[in-house]
Amino acid sequence: MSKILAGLNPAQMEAVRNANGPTMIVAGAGSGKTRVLTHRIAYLLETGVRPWEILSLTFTNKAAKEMKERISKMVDPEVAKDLWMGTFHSVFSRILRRHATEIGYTSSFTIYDSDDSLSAIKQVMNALSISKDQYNPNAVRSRISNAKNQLVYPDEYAKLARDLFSSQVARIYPDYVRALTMSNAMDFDDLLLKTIDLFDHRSNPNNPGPGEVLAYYQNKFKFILVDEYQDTNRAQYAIIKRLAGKLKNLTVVGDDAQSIYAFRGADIANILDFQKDYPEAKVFRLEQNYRSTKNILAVAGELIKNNKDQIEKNLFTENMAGDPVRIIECVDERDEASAIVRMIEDETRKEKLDLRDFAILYRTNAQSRAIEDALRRQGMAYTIVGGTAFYRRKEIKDVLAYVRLLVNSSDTESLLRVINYPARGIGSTTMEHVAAYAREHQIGMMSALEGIDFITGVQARTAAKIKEFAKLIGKYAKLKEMMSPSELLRAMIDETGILQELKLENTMESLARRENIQEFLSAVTDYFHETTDATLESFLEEVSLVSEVDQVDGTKNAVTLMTLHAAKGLEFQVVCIAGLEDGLFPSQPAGQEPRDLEEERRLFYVGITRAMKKCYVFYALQRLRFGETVRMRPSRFIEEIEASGSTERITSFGTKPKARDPFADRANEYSHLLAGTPVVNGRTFTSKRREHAAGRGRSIDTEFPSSYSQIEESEMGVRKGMRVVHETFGEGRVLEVAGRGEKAKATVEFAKFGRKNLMLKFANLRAL
DNA sequence: TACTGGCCACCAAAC
DNA sequence: GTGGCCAGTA
Repeated sequence: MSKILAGLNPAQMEAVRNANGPTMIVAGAGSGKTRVLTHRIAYLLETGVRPWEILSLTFTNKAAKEMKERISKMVDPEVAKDLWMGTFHSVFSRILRRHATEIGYTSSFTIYDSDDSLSAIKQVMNALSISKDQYNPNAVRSRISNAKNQLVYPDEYAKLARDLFSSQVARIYPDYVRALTMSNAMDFDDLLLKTIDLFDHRSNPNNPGPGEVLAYYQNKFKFILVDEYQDTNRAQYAIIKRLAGKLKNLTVVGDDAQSIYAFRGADIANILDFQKDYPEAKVFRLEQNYRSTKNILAVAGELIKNNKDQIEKNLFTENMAGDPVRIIECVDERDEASAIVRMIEDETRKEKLDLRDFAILYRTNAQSRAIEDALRRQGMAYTIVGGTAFYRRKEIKDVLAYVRLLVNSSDTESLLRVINYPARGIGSTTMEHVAAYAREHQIGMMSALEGIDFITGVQARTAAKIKEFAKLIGKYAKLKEMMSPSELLRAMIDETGILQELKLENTMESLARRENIQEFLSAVTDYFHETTDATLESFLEEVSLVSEVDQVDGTKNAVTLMTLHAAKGLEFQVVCIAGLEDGLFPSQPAGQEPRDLEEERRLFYVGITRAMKKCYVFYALQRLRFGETVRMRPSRFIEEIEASGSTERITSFGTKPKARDPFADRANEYSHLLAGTPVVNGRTFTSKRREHAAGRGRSIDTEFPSSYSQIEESEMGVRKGMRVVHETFGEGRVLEVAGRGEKAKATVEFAKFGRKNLMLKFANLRAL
């Protein structure tokens, strides 16, 4: 026990020992809140509470894993294993699977991600003849998602609908719900909403009896701890309220100043009103910051002062003063990017820091591009959180769709995704007929396929193809019981011919996809080796619920790039925050409502307080947005932090504009190619655009040139009629040259590969 | 049915 | 500058 309490400051120790009954721990940034949580749980275990009686909800799975590890060091690791610890979504999907039949599902329900939801919504809109041009499907999706997070069910939504858009959503919402039920699928919001349905025995045909399930979990979970409570939404709040309703051993930990998810329904009132909900609640405050320097904290504090809605607290630190927070003015986003890179170089040299000690944070994912370019140019290793996460890549989603179909044959989204991939001659017209038939008979798509012979408008030849497909899925669904999961997947992927097809396509693009699928298959193998009681179902579940931050690999020595949102809960020696410009940060739509502006400010606050030793803030005077150069004004937040007196402004840090020598410019742009390829997580050097194009078989290009001199030669040297050689396509003759500079293209007739349209920038042609 | 070029909207953050 | 959708064509 002494081991558990040792090293805690008085406030922390208080909280660890006395958090019985409803308790709120107001924990400022860097005040050791994870420490309190882990020690609290260890303390409970040590006093005889059984691990499965403790439910601890975290914001990411990674946080849960790290907490478990820390607890394992204080108590018997075998005991720590049995703790219920994870995100709301993962914990409650686990519970929902146990009780699936009680709410009209089977335990192997699929979890739809937002792409799946969107596509389901589009189909519903199609069926209802609601125009996608008039009503943006994405907006519809987010309306429905918000409704679910607010516990507004379709009937109620319809009553509340006033304007035209809402009334259309009111038509779509119930059908969308039905479509998901029919597919034995839940979206992210359902994982919370259906939990409430389960507890409230709402619309559940097989309910064992009112309140039974809830009572079971109320008694089971003797202690409930919720981290990042400021970012819980109404649905999460409702779940907690029910679960803790009986024993009231509820500890919530949070910092209102770090609430940054209002846009997805998080309700800051949950933390502000905690004492109203539980008048007997104890409140502990953790106000000593152990992470940052005095200057960093002063800047953050000065900033957050501008927000009105706050729980009063006084964050302080005994750390040294450190450097001022440096504010750097740049010419444009490229200048900003190179200023960041130069700073990192400088700091690594001066302070003997590793690349992993640096984070670059930005408001929007789109900003990463220019920064990535600069990092690559410099040959500086980086990892990027988010962007195109591995499991959201097209080829991976394709393979996953097959797996999902094996587990849940009702899964319509997966069915539609793969029924004609690889191409089997089952086109959209056919599937329209099938969908209509399914709607008419109130059955799922897969069941409709079984009756394919009865569906009018489908040709016999197509029907045969469909039967073949159904047979394939049926075969592996049966084999599922007999083979090891990874063997099964390999065999199935093999039989579909996806890999062969990608091999035959033989572009950089298709080969990269092929490699990704191979990588996926080894990930599957690893998973089944490492995980006890692993099933395909559990694998899919894990894959569906990984968050982007979960995928950060801390062992790699590389600069981390991510959005400010993703940075929550992390810390770095040096933090750079880019793009502090009006309209970008705070972002444009936020400018209007004061409430939104306050959330933007909290987001900046979160960013600054990630920094341990140094914090740099960047803004550019102009920036490329929507493909257009726009003048930008420094963010109002710049002035706000300058009022702290703990900042330092540096102008003209970067190079001066722009009497551009196009040649020098180009040299700069490609110089990274001389330096070899750095470690890049997630993204290879293929841009999304090219992926898109190549995915549709449009493009063409394959290789980046391997040195600048070759660029020069190919761009300046290629003429009509010339004989050239290409690394992949071999020898050919130039038929046409069009465009200039960056955009120059050539049509080349290759002896072995026929006519190709090549971007000279990438094609790396050599004259013969 | 598959593929392509062109047009248009878009870009705020994510489980 | 990117990604999605659609209509025209092979």
